[in-house]
Amino acid sequence: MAGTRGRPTLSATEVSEFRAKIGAVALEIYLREGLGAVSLRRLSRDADCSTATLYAHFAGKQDILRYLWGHVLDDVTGRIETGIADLPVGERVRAASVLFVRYWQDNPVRFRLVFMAEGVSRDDVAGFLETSRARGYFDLFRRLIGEDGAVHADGAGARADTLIAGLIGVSLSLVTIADYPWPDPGEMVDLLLAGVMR
Amino acid sequence: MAGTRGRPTLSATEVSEFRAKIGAVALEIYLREGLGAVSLRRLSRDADCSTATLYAHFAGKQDILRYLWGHVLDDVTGRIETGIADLPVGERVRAASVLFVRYWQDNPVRFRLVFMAEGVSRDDVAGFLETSRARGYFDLFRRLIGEDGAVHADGAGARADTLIAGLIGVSLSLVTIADYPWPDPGEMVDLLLAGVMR
DNA sequence: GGTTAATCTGATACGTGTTTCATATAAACC
DNA sequence: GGTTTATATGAAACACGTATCAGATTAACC
Repeated sequence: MAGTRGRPTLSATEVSEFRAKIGAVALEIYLREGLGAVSLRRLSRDADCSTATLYAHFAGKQDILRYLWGHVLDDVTGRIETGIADLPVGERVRAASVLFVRYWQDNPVRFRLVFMAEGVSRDDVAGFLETSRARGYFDLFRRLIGEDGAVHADGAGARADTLIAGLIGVSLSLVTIADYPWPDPGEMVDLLLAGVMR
Repeated sequence: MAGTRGRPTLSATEVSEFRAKIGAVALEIYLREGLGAVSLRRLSRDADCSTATLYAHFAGKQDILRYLWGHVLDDVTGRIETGIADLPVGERVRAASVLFVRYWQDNPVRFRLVFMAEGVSRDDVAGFLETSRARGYFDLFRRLIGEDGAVHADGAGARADTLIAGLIGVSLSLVTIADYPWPDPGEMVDLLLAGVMR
């Protein structure tokens, strides 16, 4: 190696540790005071660093909010896993779907955080999807559909993806157009499942 | 009536005319320079009024952006109507669904404007749904499903609502998670329709 | 300690949505 | 004209996301 004079570049782990620390602070503020309280100035205050430093380590606010996504996705995936654990195989897909919709219906702020974040670019989400967490519920539904005898396992991928997209749409509709006389969520889930499960 | 001294209150039509004028200005800026250019200060400049006046007539920015929603919803509904006009009845629902998804896929900024606006409260949308425009595509899909012989007309409402919610979900997924290897949009539409059309 | 290079900092700046308020303007009446 | 009342205005303030940048700090080497 050539001369290594001067302060060394931050190691990959140092960088990711800083990012994780900021993410943890953001999560704490978010859980305690809501999304509106999470600002870069507040973050830099609570984390004892300057906003300029935040911009040195993150592309922007959205880049920080991804840590909140991870927490929420872990939460919803965990609740679904727990909720269907004791059910017979044949009832799991429907139960998981209902739990999914209900979770967002009960936590509209989280739905907006994950699915309606404004500044989220395609690259943001692309990088985020690398995370195992983010793929969690994709895999969950794919596995559930695959193990359900009523459907040929080959098409489980496309069916799971379509089901998830449909469930997101139902959730979005219930959350954002809350005063429209939507059918019962269970009925909508059944209509989606009727198509996805052959 | 008691004495009517002093400047009279603005009539309902005067109020709605002012709101419509502001909405038109917002639409012009939006179409010409994009959503990012629509700010209240800019709006007040172009419309020759103060921002304080804007706040006297609108609850906030979102209240103004509803005029943009109207334009976009008119546009997508019109394109669908045109696109399916010459098709046999039996093919209309699928064609309309595909056109719906493709419209948002081709106009992601508009999708975000209509479905992912952040500050939209329940009351905002409630008031907006009174507009005939907003109900346009709800009615459109309900009519299409109703006239499709394959389905009993009684359940057309719930089926149309579920189809719309599902299509919104598919569109949102394609728009926001653009790098995920989603199935072909047509395939997802078919899976949704398989359930909704019995 | 001195040198060197990466990092962090504090300050400053711009435009934004939102709110407030004293003041000006406008439109009716007498 | 004068009076009265609703509306409009301009300015200021606040916190926000974002950006820039000269200077301070830090951590390695010699």
